Amino acid sequence: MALFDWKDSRLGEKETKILEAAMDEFIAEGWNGARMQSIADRAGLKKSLVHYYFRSKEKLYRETVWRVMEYFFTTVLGQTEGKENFEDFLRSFINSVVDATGLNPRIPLFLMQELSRGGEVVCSILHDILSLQEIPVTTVMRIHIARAIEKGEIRPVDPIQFILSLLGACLYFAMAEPIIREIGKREGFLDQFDRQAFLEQRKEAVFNQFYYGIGGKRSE
Amino acid sequence: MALFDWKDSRLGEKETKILEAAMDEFIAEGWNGARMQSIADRAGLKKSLVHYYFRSKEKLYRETVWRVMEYFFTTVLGQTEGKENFEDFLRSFINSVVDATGLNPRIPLFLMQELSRGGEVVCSILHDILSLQEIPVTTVMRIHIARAIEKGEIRPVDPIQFILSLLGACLYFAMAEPIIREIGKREGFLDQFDRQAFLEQRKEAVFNQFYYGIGGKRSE
DNA sequence: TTAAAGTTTGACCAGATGGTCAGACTAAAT
DNA sequence: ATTTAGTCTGACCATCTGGTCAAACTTTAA
Repeated sequence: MALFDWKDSRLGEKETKILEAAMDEFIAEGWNGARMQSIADRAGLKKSLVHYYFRSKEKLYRETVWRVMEYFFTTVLGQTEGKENFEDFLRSFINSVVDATGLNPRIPLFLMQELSRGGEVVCSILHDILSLQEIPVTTVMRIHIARAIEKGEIRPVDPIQFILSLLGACLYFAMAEPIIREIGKREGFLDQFDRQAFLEQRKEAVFNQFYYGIGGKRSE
Repeated sequence: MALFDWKDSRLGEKETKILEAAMDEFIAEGWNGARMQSIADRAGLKKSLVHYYFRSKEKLYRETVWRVMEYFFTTVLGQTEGKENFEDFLRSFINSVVDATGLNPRIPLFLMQELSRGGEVVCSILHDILSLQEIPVTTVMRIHIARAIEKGEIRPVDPIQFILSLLGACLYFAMAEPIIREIGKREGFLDQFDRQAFLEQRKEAVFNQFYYGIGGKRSE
């Protein structure tokens, strides 16, 4: 039932059930839409018990955000080790992000609704997560890119700008899918839409776009 | 005070004030976070009056979503007329989207929270908007791209995939800015962050990324 | 056996929240 | 002057919501 794999051997059976229910509820409804009663129902327990194990809604929410972010920053973005050349690295990164978010669009949307609330929770948790990692994921990626530039494998680009563009391109479809489908229905593309095939095309298209560009010849 | 320019000469003074307040409230708080009392306060009117002019919260919400989407689809995405070559078209599109969302990140985030609720409202409104336009914006863009491909200006790409990547790359920073700043603070890039300058770099970087790619030579 | 600690329950609460309504007030039409 | 239609207000309401609490029940420790 859980949207992705987390697990905490330190937690008892009831706590696990509650947290699982809370994650489902928060990810589906967001902070403002989530209801403690609904979390209790999902867990098959009384509401008072939810309060007994986790003092407040806020605490459950933080636990949820923590796990979601940890999943995203390690499982999704962290699949970049061991790739020798930049092409492989890029392909593997795109596959990982498109697959994860295509499989579960609610997760990036959940993070967005949190950002829409100001993102204080997400930032404070991010702070903690980054503190825990010896070498943060983003640094790993930046080094990857810097090395490829040195080796002349790719042209010199600002790693941050590159990552921002890439991540946006990978995430956007999953988040905006309802809109895109509506337009597609209306304007005739996307007839007989095969989602899985589309995601495969998407990976290929993003790779080609970012690796080869659309047509300009480099000026140097 | 209004986040962007809309206006409806058919609406009276009070109605305009209420709708303005409602848009501010909904865009800041989302559907679940918005409060009718808060809308009334923003407008400087009694809550009963808000209900008098607009029957329900739902109706005000739909009016808000309608205007936000119309703004986004015409003002932001529609600035593509009169560009002769693809390079100009691409630059102008990127500038328009990065500027609009950089100036007001809440708007794309608002649409995302709506999508997070399932996007039924956004889709039904999108349906109406598309019905009203003689030639929908996306079609205009698709034709633009198709023509550039014919002329050999750019290599053949799937227009939909291209637009998705581009839009994602343009929107992502504005939406995820809090996260990016947190990481930047932590990992040492983005010291003494000058937002406006960064947005300018962003436009340039996105254009170069999409036009020139990152380094691969095209296989044909 | 008994005390202490941990668990579970249902009743309860204070404060929101969207929405209604009778009636007062006001301006235009007759 | 009187009717009529539109505008405005404050009181009110049913429902929901996160959270509390005393008391009952269960497990563990002494």
